[in-house]
Amino acid sequence: MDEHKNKIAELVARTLGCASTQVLAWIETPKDPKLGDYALPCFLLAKERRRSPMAIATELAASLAAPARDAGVEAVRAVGPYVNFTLDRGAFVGSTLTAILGQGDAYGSSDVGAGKTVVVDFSSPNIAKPFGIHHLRSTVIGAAIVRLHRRLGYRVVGINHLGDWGTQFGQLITAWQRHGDEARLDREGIPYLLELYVGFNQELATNPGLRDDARRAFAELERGDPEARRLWKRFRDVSEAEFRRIYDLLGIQFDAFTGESFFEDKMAPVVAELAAKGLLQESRDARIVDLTADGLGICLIQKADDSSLYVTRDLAAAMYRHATYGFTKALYVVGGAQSLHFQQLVRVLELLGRDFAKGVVHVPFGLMRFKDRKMSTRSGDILLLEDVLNQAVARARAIVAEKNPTLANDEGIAKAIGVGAVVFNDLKNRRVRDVVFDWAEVLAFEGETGPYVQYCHARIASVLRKAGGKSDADLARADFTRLATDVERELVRKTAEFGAVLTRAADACEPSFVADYLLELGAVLNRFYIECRILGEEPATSDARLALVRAAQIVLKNGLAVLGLEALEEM
RNA sequence: GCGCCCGUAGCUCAACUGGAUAGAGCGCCAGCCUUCGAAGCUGGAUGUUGCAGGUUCGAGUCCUGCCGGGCGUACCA
Repeated sequence: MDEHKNKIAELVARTLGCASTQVLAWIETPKDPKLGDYALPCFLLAKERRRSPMAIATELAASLAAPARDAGVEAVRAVGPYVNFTLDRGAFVGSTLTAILGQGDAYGSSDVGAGKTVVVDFSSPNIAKPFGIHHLRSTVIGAAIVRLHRRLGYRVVGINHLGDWGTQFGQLITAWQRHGDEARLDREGIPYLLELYVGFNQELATNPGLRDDARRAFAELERGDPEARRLWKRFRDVSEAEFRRIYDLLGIQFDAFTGESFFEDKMAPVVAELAAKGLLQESRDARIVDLTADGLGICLIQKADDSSLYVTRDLAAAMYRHATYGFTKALYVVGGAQSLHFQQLVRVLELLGRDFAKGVVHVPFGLMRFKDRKMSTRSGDILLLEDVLNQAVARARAIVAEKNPTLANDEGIAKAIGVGAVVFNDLKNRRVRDVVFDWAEVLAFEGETGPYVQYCHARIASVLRKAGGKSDADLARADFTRLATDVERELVRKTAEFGAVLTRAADACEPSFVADYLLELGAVLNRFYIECRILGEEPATSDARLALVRAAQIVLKNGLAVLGLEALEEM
């Protein structure tokens, strides 16, 4: 696809006498596929040459006609102020489909990121708190961003920056010292920890002094008090077991599980450096960096009791990661509510003279809430991700049993569908949008959903099975001139866009571009079935169409893989 | 108060760096399974793109102001 675009840009540049890179930037895809495969709007040229864009388009089309034909362009037409290019059917269809069939799982990959390292900080749930549905966002968006960059050749380090340090542990330890029950912790795990945490916050209303107790407890923990450490370790172990279970269900791995506590002994040098460089100020008994001149307020580095804060740990973490991985980009997939924090983080790194600061990027996303209220761990008003996933799987199980009762491995399939529905639903909208949790939406398997895309894939698998297992190499030899209808052409064009979609999605850290694309591909595919029959046609036509749907299937599978959904053979 | 994000069909959302007639899904109505999977498809209705200015050949997209919602604004993360 891109090679065709390049070729056209060169052609136009030559007749125009300007740089082809500039022309390349002008070229776009017409809204209506009937208009052509590429379009060159002539408005900018019109301005430059002080002539009407229509006249320029007409003239350009005329002078391009002959050279274009030699370059595999079937038609060059001026339509109003646009010059539209229609690629030679055989050449375009052939090169696209053979590329897909030849590359298979690798189709859509590239090496633009070769030699560059990206670290992605994502998921990062808080220890001792349950994995709520609102954690889904960072987890699945981050995982998709990781896969996206890997496909583009970047070396990627996915990091789970577990929230295993901080004042909340002081609160938990305080609550434990008052009401702790060893046996219940063994038996119940995180829900019991949550109960303690919620209970603590309730008690706070009538006993405000507890807040200081909690701060003291955290300060003790940070000083290495053995009993505090032992409890902390206990809570962490209990939590991690549960998190692993959920990550397994989602099929997500991390390259590093270094939580905040990992940086416990790496913060002192940071504070020392801040002081040495004269950035640290004493204010209200605490240590701060004053960023008011930058419009970023006060950045609190150390509390009055000397204990650390979020930003202190993130400073140490950023430095450690740069030293360890030498990243070109460090992405933080964290809710938009923390954007001031990351602005402060970057600014302080700059003030410390770290030139990698410009590669530190916050990838924010909107928060998830209930229709009428916020989700709040503190009050216990949350939905467990595991419960939501289980509900979705249960529903998938029921539907599979109803629609396809003879299916083998129905449990594995139900899991893939249920989890896929939940994940896709979170990824299909642009990150920044707030999400109102809605059961009906999460449990939907029709329309713009994960199962819809999985269905498209399974349906192709079914056709291919009936065709009797032709290899991709066989299919690649089909006579592609048989693909003559508009839908077939549109389908080819759609599959050819995949690589560009991945690049755009990675650049913008926007997995929704991929989800959106898969839905569009599915829509074209379903229209194709209505208009074209695959099996039982003339053998040459049949083979060409098999090659086409097989190519579409490869793209669907690769796209689903980026999003973390399983491509199913049957469902 | 100040800062950031969002505002598009009844609902949930698209619209690539400003470009051709603002598109999908859900829901509603009417159709399509004796031919490759109906988790599907076809047709129908719904828009002052929050409001008002501005820039431009051209604005949902950029700028200014206002309105509405969300979030943040030093000892939480």
